[in-house]
Amino acid sequence: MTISKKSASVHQVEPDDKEPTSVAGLALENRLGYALRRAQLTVFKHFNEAMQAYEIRPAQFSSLVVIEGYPGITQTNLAKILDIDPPRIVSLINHLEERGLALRVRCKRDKRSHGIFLSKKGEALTEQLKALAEQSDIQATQSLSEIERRQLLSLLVKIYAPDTADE
Amino acid sequence: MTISKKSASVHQVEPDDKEPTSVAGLALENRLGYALRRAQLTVFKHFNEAMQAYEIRPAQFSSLVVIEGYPGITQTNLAKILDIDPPRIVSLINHLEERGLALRVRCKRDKRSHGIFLSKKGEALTEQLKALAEQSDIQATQSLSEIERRQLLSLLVKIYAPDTADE
DNA sequence: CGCATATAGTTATAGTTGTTAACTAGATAG
DNA sequence: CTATCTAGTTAACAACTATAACTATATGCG
Repeated sequence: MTISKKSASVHQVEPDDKEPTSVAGLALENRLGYALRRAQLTVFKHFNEAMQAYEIRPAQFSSLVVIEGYPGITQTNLAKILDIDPPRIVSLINHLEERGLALRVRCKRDKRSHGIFLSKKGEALTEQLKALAEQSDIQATQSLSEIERRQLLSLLVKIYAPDTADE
Repeated sequence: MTISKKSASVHQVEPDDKEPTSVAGLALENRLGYALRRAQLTVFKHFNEAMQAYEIRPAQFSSLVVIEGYPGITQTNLAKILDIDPPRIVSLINHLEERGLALRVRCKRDKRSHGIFLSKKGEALTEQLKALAEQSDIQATQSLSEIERRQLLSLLVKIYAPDTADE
């Protein structure tokens, strides 16, 4: 294997002279996937700190909000909406049920499926968490104006759900 | 545990009547963290498909690009730039080294550290992959105009690297 | 009816990733 | 020369992802 002299001359020849600390100037800076991942990690870090006291993880929060909006939703539909695999839903709902936040109700018409509902406790918590999550979003994006934040949101929706993005 | 009648009346009382398929209208639709994650998954899916033939994962691609830009960079600095933990870097570089794409060179001044360089083969591949990644970005964001794509990128950089975002 | 097929939920399993602690070799400060 | 620090590594473990297979129920059709 031969070391490339060409690339070696781009910035430095001896190892570790410049102590680079960012991807500024690299091709990576223009990659959407990279930027999305880094931004997501940043926002999630804030979110997790905010939710730490409640021991709620991102997927659990999403589930609570969807169940709140569609009480009685089946696990299959919840999986479809959140785009996660059915097996993940099982342990997710188990956990919420163990904590007394949600419960399964066997559906009379189709005894294979369960409707999922929030308990009073789950509903109260969800209300609290939604407010917390909004604050967390704002804290994580201090460098953005409210307008930019809305712009960003609308661009992201266009990517992951181009059909439902408002036209 | 009591089922909340209030939330149960928001959309439906019986399980699974409406077969909801999106988060439209829910609080989730306005959560940046959720939107970022979903958008990231969408873009990564395209990326992984594009890279499948080369068996390159996102973190490997990022590493290749950074090493190309900073030949001789130490593993510690690579870890800092990409914000991943040092132990992850080890297996990452091991893999690149096994495939003959990169190599460690023991630094003479500090024999603890290694400078990492691309091989000719690694450099050639990186050039190819950068072009592929750009195409993949565009494919994954068909619903965005070129201007929107640039807007998005700039907003994301402001979030994960507010210091380096152009002022 | 009775058979074949499909679906909801679950369980088990394995591969991947992320995190932490601890170890080794070499560097550095007093 | 000793104590402390740092780069890299290894190992252990939790978390997440993806897949396959199983159970119970439902549905379509001859």
